[in-house]
Amino acid sequence: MLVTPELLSAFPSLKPLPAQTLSQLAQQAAVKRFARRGVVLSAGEQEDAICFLFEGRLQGVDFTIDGREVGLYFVEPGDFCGELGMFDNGPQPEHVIALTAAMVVFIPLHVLREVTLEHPALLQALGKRLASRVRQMTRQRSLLGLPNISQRVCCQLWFLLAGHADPGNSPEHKAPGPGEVAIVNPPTHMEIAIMLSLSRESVSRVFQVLQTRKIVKRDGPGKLVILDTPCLQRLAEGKEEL
Amino acid sequence: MLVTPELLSAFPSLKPLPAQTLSQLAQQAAVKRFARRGVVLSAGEQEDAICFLFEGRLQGVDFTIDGREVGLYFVEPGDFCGELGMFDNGPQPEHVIALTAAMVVFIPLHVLREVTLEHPALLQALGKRLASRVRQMTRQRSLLGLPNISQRVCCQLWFLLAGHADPGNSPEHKAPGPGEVAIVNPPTHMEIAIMLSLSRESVSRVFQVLQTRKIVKRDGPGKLVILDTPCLQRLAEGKEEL
DNA sequence: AGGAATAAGTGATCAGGGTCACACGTTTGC
DNA sequence: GCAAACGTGTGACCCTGATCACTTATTCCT
Repeated sequence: MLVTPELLSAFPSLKPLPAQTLSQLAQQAAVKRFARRGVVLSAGEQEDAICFLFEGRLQGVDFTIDGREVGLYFVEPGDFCGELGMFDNGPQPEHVIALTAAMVVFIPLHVLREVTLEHPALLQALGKRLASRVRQMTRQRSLLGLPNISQRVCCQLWFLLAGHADPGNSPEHKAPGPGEVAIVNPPTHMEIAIMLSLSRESVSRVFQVLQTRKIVKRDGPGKLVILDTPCLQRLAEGKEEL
Repeated sequence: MLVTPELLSAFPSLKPLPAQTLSQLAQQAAVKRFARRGVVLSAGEQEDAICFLFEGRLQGVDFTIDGREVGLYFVEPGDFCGELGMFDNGPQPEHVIALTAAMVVFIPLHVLREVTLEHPALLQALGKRLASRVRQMTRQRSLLGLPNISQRVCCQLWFLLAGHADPGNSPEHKAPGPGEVAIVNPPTHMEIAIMLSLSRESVSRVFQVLQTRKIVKRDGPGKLVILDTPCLQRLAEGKEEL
């Protein structure tokens, strides 16, 4: 499928580039569609392109040496992944898989490198993304240190809610209705368990308590309503036991 | 204390810069000494400088919401920290403290920004550092997913040994004698425990087994000799139970 | 529409590892 | 030089959360 400059300008990090540069990029870019669970990037591979996500939802995952899956981060439309190679030519550290059917634009690294020579702003944008990755990983890391399971889960919910998960990203996560807030497309219990190194059952049980205590509520699939935000915060901060 | 261009050229990432630029940087740089346990950078602060470590050893640490310490990474002489602000002007995500008495050169962000305009290579170097941070954090993250404690510890030792901990950094960690390898200045049991979200006692017990099984050996303080590297690797990869 | 995969809820069991309580040697700092 | 702080070694206890084994919605195919 053909990539148009207009398509590329849908991406915030590319939008500032002049039209001419965009069409240059477009010529060398390729669109690829992935089914749910499709592998967009493989860990260990010397990837030669950055992936810009047009639609769908991706997740960076890793596997521990013993084969367990570990969720790392999400990629939402308009965002990109696989940018590490731009800086050190190293291999992709983690897998990126499609959580839903997805449409991804691949732009080869060498083309982008050329562009950064004339437009350092692009390099700056990539760096900014990296910085936000580091921030997010630091936060996520500190979550894993929490000794208390329910606190871990509540903290994770809190991050998802506050959009803490990736600043400047996923504004769709915030859907502040009149007084109440919601997480759209919340991760499944399994996905949360994986992110927090817990068992699916444990997450399920925590959610059970949260629901009976009217702190959160499911609103159909794809929407989790937070009824008592302050309480969730207190739980996340360990000021209150579940 | 005065900073000389010669001092700055001791840092690999600054060395490529022309002498004139270095003296410009030197004029605006400041040297600061820290005692053991001194706080070099504070989390949450809007730091306005990058810290280049001249001598000593630093560690990035975080604290979980409930106040437990979490070890993140080490900074060895010649390396730097606090580079996140260069990209997004955000606050420092984690504390950096001195593990030993240390001497640190502070170069203000705005000065470095000026320099990057003329020397994008510096930006590239900073980006490379960030990329390596992301890689290291990814690896460390995957460690935390390991359900087995001894495997976690062995994996961590393996990382420390292989210099995996930070590519291009800490060459001092590798001291490949004839046939046997050693980790110099190994983290204390407590520090390892903190890095792996374990209790100090558990780490101690794993080490006990490793020592009685002649896989590692202490050689005075500040040196841990790995006697059976292949075995350690097998343990780290879960191919063998402890 | 109907069967298959996927997600979620729940109880029983049990072992791994955290916590507490010490002892002991070695640095460090005054 | 001595006390305090630190790093380490070990046992006993017990609690939390993983695991297993199901059942019960949902959602997805075709």
